[in-house]
Amino acid sequence: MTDTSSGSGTDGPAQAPPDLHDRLGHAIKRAEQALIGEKTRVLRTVDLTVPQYVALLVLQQSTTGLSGAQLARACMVTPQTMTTVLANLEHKGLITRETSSVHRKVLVATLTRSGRTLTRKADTLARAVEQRLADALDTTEQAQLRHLLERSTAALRDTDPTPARAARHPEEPR
Amino acid sequence: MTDTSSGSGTDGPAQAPPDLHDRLGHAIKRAEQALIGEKTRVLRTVDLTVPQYVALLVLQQSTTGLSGAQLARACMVTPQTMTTVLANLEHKGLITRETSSVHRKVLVATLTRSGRTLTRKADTLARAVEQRLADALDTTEQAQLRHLLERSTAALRDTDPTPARAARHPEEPR
DNA sequence: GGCACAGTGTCAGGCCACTGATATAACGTA
DNA sequence: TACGTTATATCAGTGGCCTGACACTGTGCC
Repeated sequence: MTDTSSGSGTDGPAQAPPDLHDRLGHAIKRAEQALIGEKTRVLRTVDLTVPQYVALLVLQQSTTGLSGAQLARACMVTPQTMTTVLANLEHKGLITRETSSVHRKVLVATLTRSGRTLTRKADTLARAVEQRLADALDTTEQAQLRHLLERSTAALRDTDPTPARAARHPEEPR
Repeated sequence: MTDTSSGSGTDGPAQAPPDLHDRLGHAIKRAEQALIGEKTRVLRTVDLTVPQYVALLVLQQSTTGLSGAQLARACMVTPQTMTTVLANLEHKGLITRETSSVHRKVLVATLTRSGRTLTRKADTLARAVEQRLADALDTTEQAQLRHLLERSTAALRDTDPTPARAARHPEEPR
């Protein structure tokens, strides 16, 4: 598979994979896919999906508990998506949700005892994957990669013709 | 709330939780998310999803048409996923599927006339997004980024304890 | 008081992606 | 011929993610 050494020696865009493998975005996609694939694989041993793990991790780093909307912003997904993730976590007994004392509409999620334990175990597994990535590059290269990725992200976001992005990620109520 | 009062003088985004934004994998994830988000946005103007566009693009680059399994491998998804994508494309009249002359079980997908037209239009839009990414980096940086990403991808894949990956992506029959 | 507005939570519908299981077609070999 | 293997296609189920729509709470403004 991936017959990258397609015939002619010129490194230019020959014609075998004319347009797909030479696009920079494709390299990003493959790296992300490899990363999420590995995390999915190791997290399956503790019966967690990646989004579930991320939500638990954010919750663990909060002392007071978080609302669904706050979690959605932290995990960079829509509130509707977070609703389903939280429903699955609650069904497993890893979190509880109680109405806020200041906001009768708001449901504050907090980790249960077993949720806290499982989160620590899952984080160990996920960190190991992240470590494999870090081990492949020295510190200079890591900084370089991070810098290039951040500039790429900014380039894709900044040419935003519609200022509607604020609506999708409203700021904290404060 | 986000005021973690992290008084440390680091100029980084102070509101970041201690363990999430400093992971290298998170930078990859955000770049991929920005990329796919932009592509999704521009492709919506031609009523296509990103996976649909990718399948069409691969099909366009093939002269003879491709089977569902071949498309699945090229797009790096499972055959089951490709089945649903192809069903949606066929329903829109962008492709046709006919039983292969050499393999009565195989359904060969080919672009229709309108499918070919729409693919060209969609590719123009998608290329523009990719171009914004390329414009943000000079050629040296592009090569650097690609190289670092490829090494990252390899690092995540190579420590594969089970040689079962071959089963998920069997080689071409040829 | 009445009313718009922002923030929150949820349902409905649709697409994508995976695992697991089933059915069929062609090819190999005994 | 019978059998197993390989490759294919598809169904069923789960989960995540999105858009669109709706309902409710709280605040501020008139």
